[in-house]
Amino acid sequence: MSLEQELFEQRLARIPEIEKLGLKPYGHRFEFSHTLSRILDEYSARTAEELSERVNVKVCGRIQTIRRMGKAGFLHLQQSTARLQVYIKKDAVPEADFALYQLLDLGDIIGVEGYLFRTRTGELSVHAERLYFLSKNLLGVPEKYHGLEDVELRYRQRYLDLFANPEVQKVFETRARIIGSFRRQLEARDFLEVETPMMQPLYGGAAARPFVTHHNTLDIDLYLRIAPELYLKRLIVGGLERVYEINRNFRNEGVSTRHNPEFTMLEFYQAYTDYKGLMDLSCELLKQVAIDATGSAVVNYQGVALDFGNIRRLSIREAVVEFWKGPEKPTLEQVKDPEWLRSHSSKGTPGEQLMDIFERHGEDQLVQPAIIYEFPVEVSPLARQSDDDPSMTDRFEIYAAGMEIGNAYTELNDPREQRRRFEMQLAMRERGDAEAHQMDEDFLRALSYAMPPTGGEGIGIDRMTMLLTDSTSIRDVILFPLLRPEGPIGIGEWLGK
RNA sequence: GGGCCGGUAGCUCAGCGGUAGAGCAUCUGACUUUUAAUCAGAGGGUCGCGGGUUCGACCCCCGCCCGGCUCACCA
Repeated sequence: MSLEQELFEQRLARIPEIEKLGLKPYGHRFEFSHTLSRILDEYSARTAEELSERVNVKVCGRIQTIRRMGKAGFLHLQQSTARLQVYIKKDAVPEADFALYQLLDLGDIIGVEGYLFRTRTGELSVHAERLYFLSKNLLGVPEKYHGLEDVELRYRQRYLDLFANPEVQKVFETRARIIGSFRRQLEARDFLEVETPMMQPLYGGAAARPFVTHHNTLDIDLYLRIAPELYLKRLIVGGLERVYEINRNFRNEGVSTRHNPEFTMLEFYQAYTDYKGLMDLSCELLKQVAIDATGSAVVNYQGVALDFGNIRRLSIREAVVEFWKGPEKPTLEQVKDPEWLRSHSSKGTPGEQLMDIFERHGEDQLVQPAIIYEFPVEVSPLARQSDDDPSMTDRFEIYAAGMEIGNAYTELNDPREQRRRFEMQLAMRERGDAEAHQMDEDFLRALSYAMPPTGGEGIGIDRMTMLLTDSTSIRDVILFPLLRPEGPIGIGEWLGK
């Protein structure tokens, strides 16, 4: 028998012991008077004398540590990220409660009723007068000093990660604040939150390979969406002039520290503005999100201070010139010259060549938050062409810490040009580009009813969360990142005995 | 998918071609203000899986599984 199973059975055997004390090992309501964090907030500053006026509390949580010393002892209760010490003395609690105390295991969930005091060493604690048993832990818990460090276990058993490493909870609290901040800011600007299909008969709105699924009754294949864009623009046609959606996209592509197959995007569309208007809006949104998430517009990321209150704007071509790696720094004129582009990239068209060069020479050096604008038309099938250069579009991306975190453009609303772009994409698909855009005739029909001039933008919530929580892997900001299945676990058999 | 690194007790980690180790956790005992509690004792391992080399493999070789980093693709 493995040690783990031995431990499991030892603990299972405590259940009848607990029942002998007249207690239920699982499941009933517990009316607490304070959360642990409220006690810490309100009483951490109180001295022992100030606590001599009795403060009654009834609290609950998971047992994080136990120190037994014969006829008395201590334990730490943990609730969310807060922890509070409890002192149990044989004379101060009913006999059955002290018997219960002697049966407790690390990880059990209990309630404690008593009063606050400070121990001889000065730690704020609850002097227990009653104990309540709330739920039994049957498994060994990670070591108290190091916590759970095995990355695989942390992702597979996130529940364990969350209570063994309470700072992980903070990451997800920050993530929720980030989403809340975007919502509040957009609502304040009269944007309407909407939900559009995640299962789509045609996929579009981005360059990516999709997941395919099947509806049995209709007997049709459906795609998990790669972006909500085409549906959100249909809503603009319909007169919902400011809409946004925060939800999952699914892309059937590689997994890395920056990519999870499902990830969360904010997309918003505003009629009667353009990409320049969105640049201003983006700067306002990002600055406030940083403040709401971290308390400051200047955020520490991997030892670098990223300033979301001061976002630079430069064109792709300017970025290539500025961040050129190598001796022969090009001029702006050269970067516009097709000859020069061809001699520095093996890609097919000038636009693709420029993007290729930018990705090699600019992207990873955009550490401070920056807006990079003017993207080639070939890589922007849904964006409006620039008036002064039809090979470029009115589009920008937002970069920080070398990562793309946002993408925005003046929406293409000319249905004839949109049709031409779809044809272009189909030709690319013919040439073997599996990520090229599909033709969407219903979308063309919607545009044919006239879509107002519109600016649209997408912001990657996971990547924003990485930046604002100082996380280097997207898996650290997704509660349950995709992993291969782990195989048989075997606990069902133990529980069945 | 390629390259590099890793998988040893429940957790965190040593180890090494010659009898599998430590700390925490667990169990027994002592202890009525401890705090990485302390003290005395005990139990606990398919060394990721499968082959091979060898008198002998946790260790060397091959294949596979799982994970991390990285490159490619992408956001």
